[in-house]
Amino acid sequence: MAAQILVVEDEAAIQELIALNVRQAGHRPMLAGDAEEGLARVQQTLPDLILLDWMLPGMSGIDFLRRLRTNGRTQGIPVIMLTARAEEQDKLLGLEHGADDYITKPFSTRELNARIKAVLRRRAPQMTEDRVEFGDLVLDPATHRISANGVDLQVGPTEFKLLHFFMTHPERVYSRTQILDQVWGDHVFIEERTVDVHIRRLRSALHPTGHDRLLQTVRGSGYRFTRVA
Amino acid sequence: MAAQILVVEDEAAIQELIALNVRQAGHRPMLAGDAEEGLARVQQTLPDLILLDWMLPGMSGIDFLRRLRTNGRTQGIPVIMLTARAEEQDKLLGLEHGADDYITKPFSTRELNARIKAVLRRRAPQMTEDRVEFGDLVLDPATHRISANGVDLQVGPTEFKLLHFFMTHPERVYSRTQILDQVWGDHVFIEERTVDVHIRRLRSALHPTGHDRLLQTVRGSGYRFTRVA
DNA sequence: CAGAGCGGTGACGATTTTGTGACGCCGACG
DNA sequence: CGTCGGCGTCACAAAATCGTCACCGCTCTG
Repeated sequence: MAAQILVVEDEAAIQELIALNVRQAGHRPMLAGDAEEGLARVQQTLPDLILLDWMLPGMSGIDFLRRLRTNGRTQGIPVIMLTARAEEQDKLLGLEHGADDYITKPFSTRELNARIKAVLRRRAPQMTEDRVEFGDLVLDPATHRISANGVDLQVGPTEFKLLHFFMTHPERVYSRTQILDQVWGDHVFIEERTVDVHIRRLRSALHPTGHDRLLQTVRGSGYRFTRVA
Repeated sequence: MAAQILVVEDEAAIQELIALNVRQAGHRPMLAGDAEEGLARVQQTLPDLILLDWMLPGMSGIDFLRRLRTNGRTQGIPVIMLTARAEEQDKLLGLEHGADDYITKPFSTRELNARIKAVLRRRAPQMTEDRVEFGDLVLDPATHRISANGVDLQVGPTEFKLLHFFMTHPERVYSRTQILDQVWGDHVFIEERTVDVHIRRLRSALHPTGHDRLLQTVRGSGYRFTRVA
């Protein structure tokens, strides 16, 4: 996992509490005391997830969310909002404005971690440490290993990330550009055709066990990972 | 593609360079030497994208951006800012103020084009990815698959688009010209009879499962996709 | 029944897209 | 300081797809 998580929360005590939890769950927290600072930090380091307190001094949570969704680079970042129990209708408002989930304060450590994990799993599965497995092809991010039919496969770091992405996003076509954004990162500048080359390297690694069939070319569109044959 | 792009840049040499590149990438550049002129042109023709130099004589890039975001008509226009490598914190400032991306000078032709493409793509309305389904004929744009009776069909990109069009516009006759406009795109210059050929290719792909019956010829008018037999 | 008009069909060359092997660069490591 | 593995690019090969055409058969008309 090791997701970068931005915490936008004005109460120092809660901020610390959350940061501690996040860190213990293996993520990297980043703190902001208000919405403005939050937006600044978002631009600075494009976090993988944002924990957003709904009641903030100055710019409110909803305004924060609006601004976040407006900007092209940040519009896809998942957000979990933190609300007080009394703010029931705000909850709805938040979800309508593109929040991914919410937690009502006070919340337990366990609940927080569960939500984080759930949202990451849904929105950015390749960020999680979950084992992915299709038939006898198994990829384990924790140990950074791939095995097919019980045999370990040898692939480079890039091919690993590529396969991880595809296995967590099966049955869907991705263009070379999308793949570059997702696997290589946002602001990198690389030839599109480089994707082809890595696809090929990955295929040849998968070939001995026949799993290269799962990585299909969709002419004119991109590539697709399929679970069947 | 073919976007109207406003270039706000005071150095004539760079301005020309950018304009040239933009034009070669198939867009229409529009030039402004300073922020004031830029704002005027923005109001004049509402460009699809703005390339904004950060260091400008007179009104600065940030003021330009602020004014741009204030006006309702212009606040949605994506902006890519051009900064010198030394102006790291300006980069952040710009992003906070609603710039969509940045490029540090000096930049390569290819990088410029890549950034432009990326930003435009993010703003562009996504083609609907909803599954279309008639009985046991299913077309899924996300997967880029067509299946009939559960069996995958193999068709080329054009046939795919053609079928997608017909399935989303059933029970209606379209002339060859209309089909060309809708499926191939506006203003392409292609023989009308070419449509026939693709219809035929699509039919023969659909034939094994009998779904070719759904694609009917309307003599003297064009073609129609019908949901019944 | 002949002719005209229209759509179906198979073939073909051109073009576009993808696969592939090789190369040079660079940072990690010894 | 040299080696090595991995990465990004390129140029070329292979493959798939595209747009056109010529020809055919059918249908409608008069």
